[in-house]
Amino acid sequence: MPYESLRTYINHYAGTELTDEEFALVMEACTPRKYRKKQYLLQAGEVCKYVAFVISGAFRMYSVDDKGVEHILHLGIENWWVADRESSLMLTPSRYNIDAVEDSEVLLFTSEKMQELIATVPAIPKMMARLDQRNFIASQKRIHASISLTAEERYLELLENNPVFLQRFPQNMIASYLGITPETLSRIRKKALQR
Amino acid sequence: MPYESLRTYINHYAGTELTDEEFALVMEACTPRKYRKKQYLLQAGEVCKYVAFVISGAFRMYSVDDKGVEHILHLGIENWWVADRESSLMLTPSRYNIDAVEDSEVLLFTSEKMQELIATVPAIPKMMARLDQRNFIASQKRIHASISLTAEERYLELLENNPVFLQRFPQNMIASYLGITPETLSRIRKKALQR
DNA sequence: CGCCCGGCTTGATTTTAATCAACTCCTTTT
DNA sequence: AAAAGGAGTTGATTAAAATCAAGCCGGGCG
Repeated sequence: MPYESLRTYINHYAGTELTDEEFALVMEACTPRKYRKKQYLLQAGEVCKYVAFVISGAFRMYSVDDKGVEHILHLGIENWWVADRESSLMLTPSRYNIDAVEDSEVLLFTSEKMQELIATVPAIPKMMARLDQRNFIASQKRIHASISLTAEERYLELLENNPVFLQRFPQNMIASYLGITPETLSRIRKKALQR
Repeated sequence: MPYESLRTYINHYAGTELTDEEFALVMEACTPRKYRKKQYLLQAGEVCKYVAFVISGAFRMYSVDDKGVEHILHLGIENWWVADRESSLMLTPSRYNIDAVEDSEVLLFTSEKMQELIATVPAIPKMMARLDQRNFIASQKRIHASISLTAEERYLELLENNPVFLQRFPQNMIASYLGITPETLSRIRKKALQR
């Protein structure tokens, strides 16, 4: 039952219970889809048309610089939302790619359907406000880390706050997410183990 | 008329016009206050009780590491909101200080009064949702810069996106905001001028 | 089954930015 | 008016992380 995890998720973040009628509206608003490993959900240059709720699997969102190096901005697994919100809000071409890191299942919402839900199902804006708060806090932490901590300290903070990521994503992606090279991360981990 | 700029601000971000009755509710909910240069609005260790709307002046929010070095997380001037949202949401002691960089005037809202306004004045949650979106985008840009750009590129991006800050805040604070030392910023600017 | 590729490690070297230190202007204080 | 402190610059040195390069698995594919 792929939709059940979304229902639980909404109830949790809205702090209320969806009625069956409301939940029916939510189900109608989205379409399930599968992504194979390495398949793109969004490619740089496109406008981001969907918000994806991850049922199973894992995604990353990243930019590619002029040297061809990838920089991972976000990672997402089950029960995460994945999208380039800037692009979908502003209707501008995205600078980012989003692709599946594992074979995955998602529920896709177009921006229009999402707007409809916000207007018709009270739990949805409640959930959104809650998610925005969480996101604000998480972003603030990440910015704080990036301006005040060393590479090693940032790794240890990730180990502390998001150990799941370390299990789910290969090390070179973790390095990219932390803003360091794979070599540096490898050395940091070696050092950390020696204690 | 200090309150007028807030009214304009709310109308702008909510995309609607406050009635005089609604605006009266907003005015009742806050108290005006002045801060002298260097005066604290929040000190690390306290729970953040107020959200401040800046009428005039400038503020910074920063942490101090174990070596005594300050790291500036946010800068704010007229028509910016200033607070440690993490602390005020979670009711946890803040890790940050907020102080006035210039003599300033603000309107202070307690979290409770703000909650009341959200419930009673429809424009307020609209404004908040809009601000959260903008904030999301701004945070994403800053994180992107911090993991994929060099110190010089980050400076140039700030020059591009927030030239106001460069005029309003001393160079050492700009450096701290960018996550570099004042010496490095000085050298970057010298290099940039030579073209 | 063997081959090949991608992910990880390790070492040597270079680059970037931090650190330490001295000096110059200003502005503020007394 | 003199003194003191703060902000910015510049130079020399050190430290951190990137880059370049080589080699080592281990899993997937032909």
